[in-house]
This record gives sequence, C-alpha cells and structure tokens, in this order.
Amino acid sequence: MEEEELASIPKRCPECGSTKLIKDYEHAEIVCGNCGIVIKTNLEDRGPEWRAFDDEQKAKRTRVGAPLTYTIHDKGLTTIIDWHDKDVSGKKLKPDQKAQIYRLRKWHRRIRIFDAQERNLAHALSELSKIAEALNTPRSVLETAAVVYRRAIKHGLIRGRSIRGMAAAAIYIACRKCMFTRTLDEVAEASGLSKKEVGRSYRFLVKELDFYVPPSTPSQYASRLVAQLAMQGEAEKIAQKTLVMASQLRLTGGRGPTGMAAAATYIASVLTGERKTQREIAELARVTEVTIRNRYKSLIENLMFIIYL
DNA sequence: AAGACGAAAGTGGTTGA
DNA sequence: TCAACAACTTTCGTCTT
Repeated sequence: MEEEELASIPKRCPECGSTKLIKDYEHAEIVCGNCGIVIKTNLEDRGPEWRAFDDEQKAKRTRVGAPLTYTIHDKGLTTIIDWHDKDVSGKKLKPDQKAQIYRLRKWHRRIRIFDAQERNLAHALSELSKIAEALNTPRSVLETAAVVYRRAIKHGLIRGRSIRGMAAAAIYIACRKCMFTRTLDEVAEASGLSKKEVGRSYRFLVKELDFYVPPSTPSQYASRLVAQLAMQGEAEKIAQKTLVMASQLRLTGGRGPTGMAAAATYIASVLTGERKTQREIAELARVTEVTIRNRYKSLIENLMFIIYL
C-alpha cells in the first residue's frame, strides 16, 4: 500500500523544482517543503475508504463530509484538577497518588494548550472555506491556503492578529501560488475585510514565512476580463498580444497589472468591433476609467510607433 | 444623451532620512 | 516619525458619436 502510493508521487516540485517534498498524511497531501504549494491531494484516494478511519485526524479532514464539521470540535467540557491534594472525602493523598495527580495536571495543562491551538485552527478552517467559497476557488486553493495557515500557526504568527485577516491573507497567497486569478479587492470583499487589512496581513505572512509568491501578470487578468465580458477568442488573442508588446516596450513596469489588462482588453474590444465601454471594463477590472485611459493612451502611442517601423 | 477625454486635486501606502 | 513620492482615484468640464 505504502509503496504503491510512493510510486505515484512526483520526485520534484513542479513549481520550484525542489526535491524537498513533505508527505503530510494528516491532511492527505504532498506539499513542497520549499514553496509550500500543494502538489497532490487526497492521497488516500488510492486506498479503500476505511483507511481514513484508522487516523482520527484524517477522518476529520478532507475526505469525510464538509470541513465545517470541524467546528463541532468544541468539546467544551474542560475540567480542572484542583490544587488541593485531597481526595473526594477530604483525606490527604498518599505520596504516590500525589505524584500521579501532579502528572495528570501537567498533561491536562498541555492538552488544554493544544486545544486552544486546535480551536484556532478549527475557526480558521471554517473562515478559509467560507472565503474560498465566496471566491469560487478550486479545491487546491483551499488546500494550499490551509497549509499556509498551518504554517503561520506553527511560527506563532497568528497570536494577537485577527483570524479572519490571516485566513484572507492565506487565501490570497494560495490564489497566487495556484495561479488562480483573484484580486486583493475580491479577496477582501469575500472576507468582509478592508483591502488595507488583507493587504497588510498578506505582506506580513509573505515576509515572515519567506514565501516566494509569483507576481500576478496583466495577462492573467486580461484572460479573465475577456471571459467575463463574454468576448470572442479573437479578442483574447489581441489583448494578449498587446500585453506582450507592452511588456517588451517596458510599458508595464511599475504599473498595476489590472489597469494594464483593462486597457489591453479595451483595445481588443475596439479592434474586434465588439465594443465595450470603458466604464464596463473598469468596473470588472476594479480600476477607474481614467486609469484605463492613461494606460490605453501610452499603449496606443507606443504601439502606433511600432506599426510604422 | 451617453461615452470618451484629460486636467487637477486628492488618497493611501511605501520609502528613506 | 515625517515628508517626499509614485500610482491610482475622484471630480468635473469639454468634446465626440
């Protein structure tokens, strides 16, 4: 069984080429130890379903029901072993009993700490799936986000910060890592937080966890815009071509990718004849018409120049 | 009348002393 | 901590279709 699984596992991370792959049976995933991307999920798919039950952790996660059930985690019935070394009838305990009670207390304390972390994680996981759902992300994004969040916990980065903010940041990071195009705006909206806060948490996590986050490109946004506007494939081609030329002309540097994408899409809409208003595109791209105009202007100026060469 | 254009002032975040 | 700064937005008047 183990061997069978191992045989199907890639040796290197397709993302960064690292060979440091971590098999995470708890979450039934293989994760790249270098960049944190989820390479393979649902490991136990290969085995019979009952395997999930031999490990409580596994049963809680992915395979069985919605992750939300994780929230019912609250066993809530914590008790405390008090410090009087007396038994029920009030008699003093014998030394060996005392020692036993001491050990019990110690473990009880430890378990309670563990509980607090688990509780945080449970809460976070429910936030994560809520946000992911609002964004219509594929499963892999949620999985990656969970890994990111877990790592944040491990590094003690959550304490003193809002769970939701961190969850939103984890989702945003996951989107970028999985090349799933969503703007910071959209993540903020989906999480009910301000763009500012999500952005701050995002930068914080990236910095503290030393993540490499692939920069988002105008081309990604353009594809999405064209699709959202229900334009023809031809329009997409033109938009992409425009962006390639723009980047070759060093027009994209320092500019917001969404603005560039919006401008390229606008140009495509004009060129293909299925004209869209600037307002329409601006709204979807989450930039203003003015920004589109500015990008569009520099684009036109420079591309005209090329045509005459 | 709607859309496109552009000038000018404003905004929020980063950077560097 | 504060001011300079770049990118982007807001606002508004004018031009074009």
